[in-house]
Amino acid sequence: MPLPSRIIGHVDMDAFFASVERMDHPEWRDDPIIVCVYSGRTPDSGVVSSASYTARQLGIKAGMPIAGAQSLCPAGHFVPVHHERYSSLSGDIFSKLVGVGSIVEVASIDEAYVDLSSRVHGSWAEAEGTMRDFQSLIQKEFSLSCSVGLGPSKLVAKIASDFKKPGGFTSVPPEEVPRFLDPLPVKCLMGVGPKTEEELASHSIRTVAELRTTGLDVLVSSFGSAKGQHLFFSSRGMDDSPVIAHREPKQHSRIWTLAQDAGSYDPVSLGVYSNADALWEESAGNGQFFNQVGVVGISSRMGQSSKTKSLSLPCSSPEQFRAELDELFRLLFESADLPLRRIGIRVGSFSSAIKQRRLSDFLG
DNA sequence: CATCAGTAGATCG
DNA sequence: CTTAACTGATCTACTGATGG
Repeated sequence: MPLPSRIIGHVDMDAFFASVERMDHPEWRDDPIIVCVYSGRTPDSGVVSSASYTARQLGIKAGMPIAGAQSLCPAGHFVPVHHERYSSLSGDIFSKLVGVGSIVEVASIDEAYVDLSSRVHGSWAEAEGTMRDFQSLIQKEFSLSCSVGLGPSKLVAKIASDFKKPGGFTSVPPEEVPRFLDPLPVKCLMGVGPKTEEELASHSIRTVAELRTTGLDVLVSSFGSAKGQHLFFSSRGMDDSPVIAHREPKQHSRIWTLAQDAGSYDPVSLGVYSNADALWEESAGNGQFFNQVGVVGISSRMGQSSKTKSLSLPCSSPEQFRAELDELFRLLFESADLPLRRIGIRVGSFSSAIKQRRLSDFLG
Protein backbone atom coordinates (compact mmCIF):
# COMPACT_ATOMS: atom_id res chain seq x y z
CA MET A 1 0.00 0.00 0.00
CA PRO A 2 1.49 3.31 -1.10
CA LEU A 3 2.26 5.97 1.45
CA PRO A 4 -0.34 8.73 1.61
CA SER A 5 0.66 11.83 -0.30
CA ARG A 6 2.25 14.57 1.80
CA ILE A 7 1.14 18.19 2.00
CA ILE A 8 4.12 20.53 2.09
CA GLY A 9 3.99 24.32 2.39
CA HIS A 10 6.73 26.68 1.27
CA VAL A 11 6.90 30.28 2.48
CA ASP A 12 9.03 32.76 0.58
CA MET A 13 9.35 36.30 1.92
CA ASP A 14 8.86 38.83 -0.88
CA ALA A 15 11.96 40.92 -1.66
CA PHE A 16 12.79 40.32 1.98
CA PHE A 17 15.77 42.60 2.62
CA ALA A 18 14.35 45.44 0.53
CA SER A 19 10.95 45.08 2.24
CA VAL A 20 12.56 45.31 5.67
CA GLU A 21 14.44 48.44 4.60
CA ARG A 22 11.18 49.94 3.37
CA MET A 23 9.59 49.19 6.71
CA ASP A 24 12.53 50.86 8.45
CA HIS A 25 12.34 53.93 6.17
CA PRO A 26 8.60 54.64 5.81
CA GLU A 27 9.30 57.93 4.04
CA TRP A 28 10.64 55.97 1.06
CA ARG A 29 7.13 54.65 0.32
CA ASP A 30 7.26 52.79 -2.98
CA ASP A 31 10.50 54.32 -4.20
CA PRO A 32 12.95 51.79 -5.65
CA ILE A 33 15.12 50.31 -2.88
CA ILE A 34 18.32 48.46 -3.66
CA VAL A 35 20.04 46.57 -0.85
CA CYS A 36 23.72 46.15 -1.63
CA VAL A 37 26.80 44.22 -0.56
CA TYR A 38 29.56 46.82 -0.75
CA SER A 39 32.95 45.18 -1.13
CA GLY A 40 34.81 48.32 -0.02
CA ARG A 41 37.24 48.26 -2.93
CA THR A 42 35.78 51.44 -4.45
CA PRO A 43 32.86 53.50 -3.13
CA ASP A 44 30.36 51.61 -5.28
CA SER A 45 31.95 48.27 -6.04
CA GLY A 46 29.79 45.37 -4.99
CA VAL A 47 26.58 43.66 -5.98
CA VAL A 48 22.86 43.93 -5.42
CA SER A 49 21.58 41.62 -2.72
CA SER A 50 17.88 42.46 -2.91
CA ALA A 51 15.77 44.88 -4.90
CA SER A 52 12.25 46.13 -4.17
CA TYR A 53 9.59 45.37 -6.76
CA THR A 54 9.62 48.92 -8.09
CA ALA A 55 13.38 48.53 -8.58
CA ARG A 56 12.88 45.16 -10.27
CA GLN A 57 10.55 46.78 -12.78
CA LEU A 58 13.58 48.77 -13.91
CA GLY A 59 15.55 45.59 -14.54
CA ILE A 60 17.47 45.46 -11.28
CA LYS A 61 18.11 41.96 -9.98
CA ALA A 62 20.00 40.32 -7.14
CA GLY A 63 23.57 39.56 -8.12
CA MET A 64 24.10 42.40 -10.54
CA PRO A 65 26.91 44.91 -9.98
CA ILE A 66 25.89 48.01 -8.05
CA ALA A 67 27.23 50.21 -10.84
CA GLY A 68 24.80 48.58 -13.23
CA ALA A 69 21.89 49.11 -10.88
CA GLN A 70 22.84 52.75 -10.46
CA SER A 71 22.80 53.34 -14.18
CA LEU A 72 19.34 51.74 -14.41
CA CYS A 73 17.99 53.67 -11.43
CA PRO A 74 20.07 56.69 -10.41
CA ALA A 75 17.34 57.95 -8.06
CA GLY A 76 16.89 54.70 -6.13
CA HIS A 77 17.67 54.32 -2.46
CA PHE A 78 20.90 52.34 -2.25
CA VAL A 79 21.54 50.88 1.20
CA PRO A 80 24.02 48.38 2.64
CA VAL A 81 22.74 45.07 3.98
CA HIS A 82 21.78 44.96 7.65
CA HIS A 83 22.10 41.27 8.17
CA GLU A 84 21.47 41.17 11.91
CA ARG A 85 18.19 42.96 11.42
CA TYR A 86 16.94 40.57 8.73
CA SER A 87 18.17 37.57 10.65
CA SER A 88 16.35 38.49 13.83
CA LEU A 89 13.11 39.23 11.93
CA SER A 90 13.47 35.96 10.07
CA GLY A 91 13.67 34.10 13.36
CA ASP A 92 10.57 35.89 14.68
CA ILE A 93 8.62 35.16 11.50
CA PHE A 94 9.46 31.50 11.05
CA SER A 95 9.03 30.65 14.70
CA LYS A 96 5.35 31.39 14.01
CA LEU A 97 5.35 28.52 11.54
CA VAL A 98 6.03 26.05 14.31
CA GLY A 99 2.60 24.89 15.30
CA VAL A 100 1.28 25.19 11.75
CA GLY A 101 2.77 21.82 10.92
CA SER A 102 4.61 18.98 12.55
CA ILE A 103 8.00 19.89 11.08
CA VAL A 104 9.46 23.23 9.98
CA GLU A 105 12.62 23.57 7.93
CA VAL A 106 14.11 27.05 7.70
CA ALA A 107 15.81 26.68 4.34
CA SER A 108 17.40 30.13 4.24
CA ILE A 109 16.99 33.55 5.81
CA ASP A 110 13.82 34.19 3.78
CA GLU A 111 12.40 30.73 3.04
CA ALA A 112 10.91 27.90 5.05
CA TYR A 113 9.13 24.61 4.46
CA VAL A 114 6.46 23.12 6.66
CA ASP A 115 5.08 19.59 6.54
CA LEU A 116 1.34 19.87 7.19
CA SER A 117 0.39 16.26 6.38
CA SER A 118 -0.29 14.97 9.85
CA ARG A 119 -1.57 18.25 11.29
CA VAL A 120 -4.38 18.51 8.72
CA HIS A 121 -4.89 14.75 8.34
CA GLY A 122 -4.30 14.90 4.62
CA SER A 123 -6.94 17.55 3.92
CA TRP A 124 -5.83 20.02 1.25
CA ALA A 125 -8.66 22.39 2.07
CA GLU A 126 -7.55 22.54 5.66
CA ALA A 127 -3.90 22.97 4.68
CA GLU A 128 -4.83 25.85 2.39
CA GLY A 129 -6.81 27.55 5.14
CA THR A 130 -3.96 27.12 7.60
CA MET A 131 -1.42 28.63 5.24
CA ARG A 132 -3.67 31.51 4.24
CA ASP A 133 -4.06 32.27 7.92
CA PHE A 134 -0.30 32.21 8.34
CA GLN A 135 0.16 34.53 5.38
CA SER A 136 -2.28 37.09 6.86
CA LEU A 137 -0.69 36.75 10.27
CA ILE A 138 2.73 37.68 8.88
CA GLN A 139 1.22 40.61 7.03
CA LYS A 140 -0.61 41.81 10.11
CA GLU A 141 2.12 41.32 12.68
CA PHE A 142 5.17 42.27 10.64
CA SER A 143 3.80 44.37 7.77
CA LEU A 144 5.71 42.08 5.44
CA SER A 145 4.32 40.12 2.55
CA CYS A 146 5.21 36.59 1.63
CA SER A 147 4.27 34.16 -1.09
CA VAL A 148 3.06 30.69 -0.26
CA GLY A 149 3.12 27.47 -2.22
CA LEU A 150 1.53 24.14 -1.38
CA GLY A 151 2.45 20.88 -3.02
CA PRO A 152 2.90 17.16 -2.43
CA SER A 153 6.69 17.64 -2.27
CA LYS A 154 9.22 20.31 -1.36
CA LEU A 155 10.07 20.60 -5.04
CA VAL A 156 6.50 21.44 -6.08
CA ALA A 157 5.81 23.62 -3.03
CA LYS A 158 8.85 25.79 -3.78
CA ILE A 159 7.97 26.22 -7.43
CA ALA A 160 4.39 27.01 -6.42
CA SER A 161 5.45 29.75 -4.00
CA ASP A 162 7.47 31.34 -6.81
CA PHE A 163 4.60 31.05 -9.31
CA LYS A 164 2.87 34.23 -8.21
CA LYS A 165 4.72 36.98 -6.36
CA PRO A 166 4.47 39.11 -4.38
CA GLY A 167 1.70 38.05 -2.06
CA GLY A 168 0.89 34.95 -4.10
CA PHE A 169 -0.85 31.82 -2.92
CA THR A 170 -0.58 28.75 -5.13
CA SER A 171 -1.80 25.30 -4.21
CA VAL A 172 -0.93 22.31 -6.38
CA PRO A 173 -2.48 19.05 -5.22
CA PRO A 174 -0.98 15.83 -6.57
CA GLU A 175 -3.38 15.39 -9.48
CA GLU A 176 -2.51 18.84 -10.82
CA VAL A 177 1.26 18.51 -10.68
CA PRO A 178 1.85 17.64 -14.38
CA ARG A 179 -0.49 20.36 -15.66
CA PHE A 180 1.17 22.87 -13.32
CA LEU A 181 4.78 22.02 -14.14
CA ASP A 182 4.57 21.25 -17.86
CA PRO A 183 4.39 24.82 -19.25
CA LEU A 184 7.00 26.25 -16.87
CA PRO A 185 10.53 27.07 -18.06
CA VAL A 186 13.21 24.62 -16.89
CA LYS A 187 14.87 27.49 -15.03
CA CYS A 188 12.18 27.18 -12.37
CA LEU A 189 13.61 23.86 -11.19
CA MET A 190 15.98 23.93 -8.27
CA GLY A 191 19.55 23.49 -9.40
CA VAL A 192 18.88 24.80 -12.91
CA GLY A 193 20.82 28.02 -13.28
CA PRO A 194 22.18 29.82 -16.34
CA LYS A 195 24.64 27.04 -17.28
CA THR A 196 22.20 24.15 -17.09
CA GLU A 197 19.52 26.21 -18.79
CA GLU A 198 21.83 26.90 -21.70
CA GLU A 199 22.91 23.27 -21.99
CA LEU A 200 19.27 22.16 -22.01
CA ALA A 201 18.41 24.82 -24.59
CA SER A 202 21.08 23.36 -26.87
CA HIS A 203 18.94 20.20 -26.87
CA SER A 204 15.83 22.36 -27.54
CA ILE A 205 14.61 21.69 -24.00
CA ARG A 206 13.06 24.86 -22.62
CA THR A 207 10.00 23.77 -20.68
CA VAL A 208 9.43 21.15 -18.03
CA ALA A 209 7.19 19.27 -20.47
CA GLU A 210 10.05 19.09 -22.95
CA LEU A 211 12.34 17.92 -20.17
CA ARG A 212 9.80 15.32 -19.05
CA THR A 213 9.62 13.79 -22.50
CA THR A 214 13.41 13.52 -22.74
CA GLY A 215 14.86 10.08 -22.11
CA LEU A 216 16.81 9.38 -18.96
CA ASP A 217 19.68 8.09 -21.11
CA VAL A 218 19.89 11.42 -22.96
CA LEU A 219 19.91 13.43 -19.73
CA VAL A 220 22.51 11.22 -18.08
CA SER A 221 24.82 11.33 -21.07
CA SER A 222 24.67 15.16 -21.22
CA PHE A 223 24.66 15.95 -17.51
CA GLY A 224 26.17 12.95 -15.78
CA SER A 225 24.48 10.37 -13.65
CA ALA A 226 23.53 12.44 -10.62
CA LYS A 227 22.34 15.61 -12.31
CA GLY A 228 20.69 13.69 -15.18
CA GLN A 229 18.59 11.66 -12.77
CA HIS A 230 17.77 14.75 -10.75
CA LEU A 231 16.45 16.48 -13.87
CA PHE A 232 14.50 13.38 -14.91
CA PHE A 233 12.68 13.11 -11.60
CA SER A 234 12.29 16.86 -11.07
CA SER A 235 10.45 17.21 -14.38
CA ARG A 236 7.87 14.76 -13.01
CA GLY A 237 7.57 16.65 -9.73
CA MET A 238 9.02 13.60 -8.01
CA ASP A 239 10.89 14.45 -4.82
CA ASP A 240 10.66 12.48 -1.63
CA SER A 241 13.15 14.57 0.32
CA PRO A 242 11.75 15.09 3.81
CA VAL A 243 11.20 18.38 5.61
CA ILE A 244 14.09 18.42 8.06
CA ALA A 245 13.86 20.51 11.21
CA HIS A 246 17.57 21.10 11.74
CA ARG A 247 20.11 20.67 8.98
CA GLU A 248 23.71 20.93 10.10
CA PRO A 249 25.85 22.85 7.65
CA LYS A 250 28.59 20.75 6.07
CA GLN A 251 31.04 23.59 5.85
CA HIS A 252 31.64 27.19 6.86
CA SER A 253 33.55 29.76 4.86
CA ARG A 254 34.55 33.37 4.59
CA ILE A 255 35.43 35.08 1.36
CA TRP A 256 36.27 38.72 0.90
CA THR A 257 37.45 41.27 -1.63
CA LEU A 258 40.92 42.73 -1.14
CA ALA A 259 41.39 46.48 -0.98
CA GLN A 260 44.17 45.97 -3.53
CA ASP A 261 44.97 42.99 -5.71
CA ALA A 262 47.63 40.80 -4.09
CA GLY A 263 50.60 39.25 -5.88
CA SER A 264 51.93 37.59 -2.74
CA TYR A 265 50.62 36.31 0.59
CA ASP A 266 52.33 38.61 3.09
CA PRO A 267 50.25 41.75 2.47
CA VAL A 268 47.00 39.87 3.09
CA SER A 269 47.96 37.54 5.94
CA LEU A 270 46.64 39.83 8.68
CA GLY A 271 43.26 39.88 7.00
CA VAL A 272 43.39 36.10 6.82
CA TYR A 273 44.07 35.87 10.55
CA SER A 274 41.15 38.04 11.55
CA ASN A 275 38.79 36.10 9.30
CA ALA A 276 40.33 32.87 10.61
CA ASP A 277 39.55 33.84 14.19
CA ALA A 278 35.96 34.67 13.26
CA LEU A 279 35.58 31.36 11.42
CA TRP A 280 37.14 29.48 14.33
CA GLU A 281 34.52 30.97 16.61
CA GLU A 282 31.72 30.11 14.22
CA SER A 283 32.76 26.47 13.92
CA ALA A 284 34.92 25.16 16.74
CA GLY A 285 33.44 27.77 19.05
CA ASN A 286 30.08 26.05 18.53
CA GLY A 287 31.42 22.54 18.94
CA GLN A 288 31.96 21.88 15.25
CA PHE A 289 35.55 20.73 15.11
CA PHE A 290 36.77 20.51 11.55
CA ASN A 291 39.05 18.04 9.83
CA GLN A 292 39.41 19.92 6.59
CA VAL A 293 40.80 23.39 5.86
CA GLY A 294 40.71 25.13 2.50
CA VAL A 295 41.63 28.40 0.89
CA VAL A 296 40.42 29.95 -2.33
CA GLY A 297 41.52 32.81 -4.54
CA ILE A 298 39.81 34.66 -7.34
CA SER A 299 42.19 36.36 -9.73
CA SER A 300 41.74 39.84 -11.10
CA ARG A 301 40.58 38.09 -14.29
CA MET A 302 37.95 36.20 -12.24
CA GLY A 303 39.59 32.79 -12.56
CA GLN A 304 39.20 30.69 -9.44
CA SER A 305 41.66 28.36 -7.74
CA SER A 306 41.76 26.62 -4.40
CA LYS A 307 43.82 24.45 -2.05
CA THR A 308 42.48 22.01 0.50
CA LYS A 309 44.10 19.96 3.23
CA SER A 310 42.57 17.12 5.19
CA LEU A 311 43.84 16.79 8.74
CA SER A 312 44.39 13.44 10.43
CA LEU A 313 42.99 14.93 13.64
CA PRO A 314 40.52 17.81 14.06
CA CYS A 315 42.14 21.22 14.15
CA SER A 316 42.59 21.92 17.83
CA SER A 317 43.50 25.59 18.22
CA PRO A 318 43.16 28.91 16.43
CA GLU A 319 46.96 28.99 16.24
CA GLN A 320 47.07 25.69 14.39
CA PHE A 321 44.28 26.95 12.15
CA ARG A 322 46.31 30.03 11.24
CA ALA A 323 49.36 27.87 10.53
CA GLU A 324 47.40 25.55 8.24
CA LEU A 325 46.01 28.55 6.38
CA ASP A 326 49.50 30.05 6.02
CA GLU A 327 50.70 26.82 4.44
CA LEU A 328 47.77 26.58 2.05
CA PHE A 329 48.00 30.23 0.98
CA ARG A 330 51.75 29.87 0.27
CA LEU A 331 50.87 27.00 -2.06
CA LEU A 332 47.98 28.92 -3.59
CA PHE A 333 50.08 31.97 -4.39
CA GLU A 334 52.60 29.68 -6.12
CA SER A 335 50.06 28.13 -8.43
CA ALA A 336 47.24 30.65 -8.90
CA ASP A 337 46.81 33.12 -11.71
CA LEU A 338 48.07 36.29 -10.00
CA PRO A 339 47.26 38.82 -8.83
CA LEU A 340 44.30 37.84 -6.67
CA ARG A 341 41.32 40.12 -6.27
CA ARG A 342 39.43 38.11 -3.66
CA ILE A 343 40.47 35.39 -1.24
CA GLY A 344 38.61 33.09 1.10
CA ILE A 345 38.98 30.40 3.75
CA ARG A 346 36.88 27.35 4.43
CA VAL A 347 36.50 24.61 7.02
CA GLY A 348 34.54 21.41 6.71
CA SER A 349 34.33 17.70 7.41
CA PHE A 350 33.12 18.25 10.95
CA SER A 351 33.62 15.61 13.59
CA SER A 352 30.64 13.54 14.68
CA ALA A 353 28.55 14.61 17.68
CA ILE A 354 30.20 11.99 19.89
CA LYS A 355 33.69 13.03 18.92
CA GLN A 356 32.70 16.66 19.42
CA ARG A 357 31.52 16.01 22.95
CA ARG A 358 34.63 14.03 23.85
CA LEU A 359 36.98 16.57 22.39
CA SER A 360 35.21 19.55 23.90
CA ASP A 361 35.13 17.81 27.29
CA PHE A 362 38.82 17.21 26.93
CA LEU A 363 39.52 20.81 26.01
CA GLY A 364 37.21 22.07 28.74
C1' DC B 1 33.85 -0.84 -6.47
C1' DA B 2 33.45 2.00 -2.28
C1' DT B 3 35.66 5.63 -0.21
C1' DC B 4 38.68 9.49 0.24
C1' DA B 5 41.31 13.70 -1.11
C1' DG B 6 41.63 17.57 -3.82
C1' DT B 7 39.82 20.87 -7.28
C1' DA B 8 36.69 23.34 -10.17
C1' DG B 9 32.01 24.46 -11.21
C1' DA B 10 27.38 25.90 -10.26
C1' DT B 11 23.70 28.04 -7.80
C1' DC B 12 21.37 31.45 -4.98
C1' DG B 13 20.37 35.86 -3.06
C1' DC C 1 26.47 54.43 -29.02
C1' DT C 2 27.98 50.38 -26.67
C1' DT C 3 30.07 48.03 -23.00
C1' DA C 4 31.30 46.90 -18.49
C1' DA C 5 30.43 47.06 -13.99
C1' DC C 6 31.31 41.92 -10.13
C1' DT C 7 29.76 39.46 -3.24
C1' DG C 8 29.70 36.08 -0.24
C1' DA C 9 28.32 31.51 1.15
C1' DT C 10 27.37 26.80 0.29
C1' DC C 11 26.91 22.53 -2.00
C1' DT C 12 28.17 19.01 -5.41
C1' DA C 13 30.30 16.75 -9.46
C1' DC C 14 34.38 15.16 -11.39
C1' DT C 15 38.93 13.05 -11.20
C1' DG C 16 42.42 10.17 -9.63
C1' DA C 17 44.35 7.37 -5.81
C1' DT C 18 43.85 3.70 -2.51
C1' DG C 19 42.23 -0.36 -0.18
C1' DG C 20 38.96 -4.48 0.28
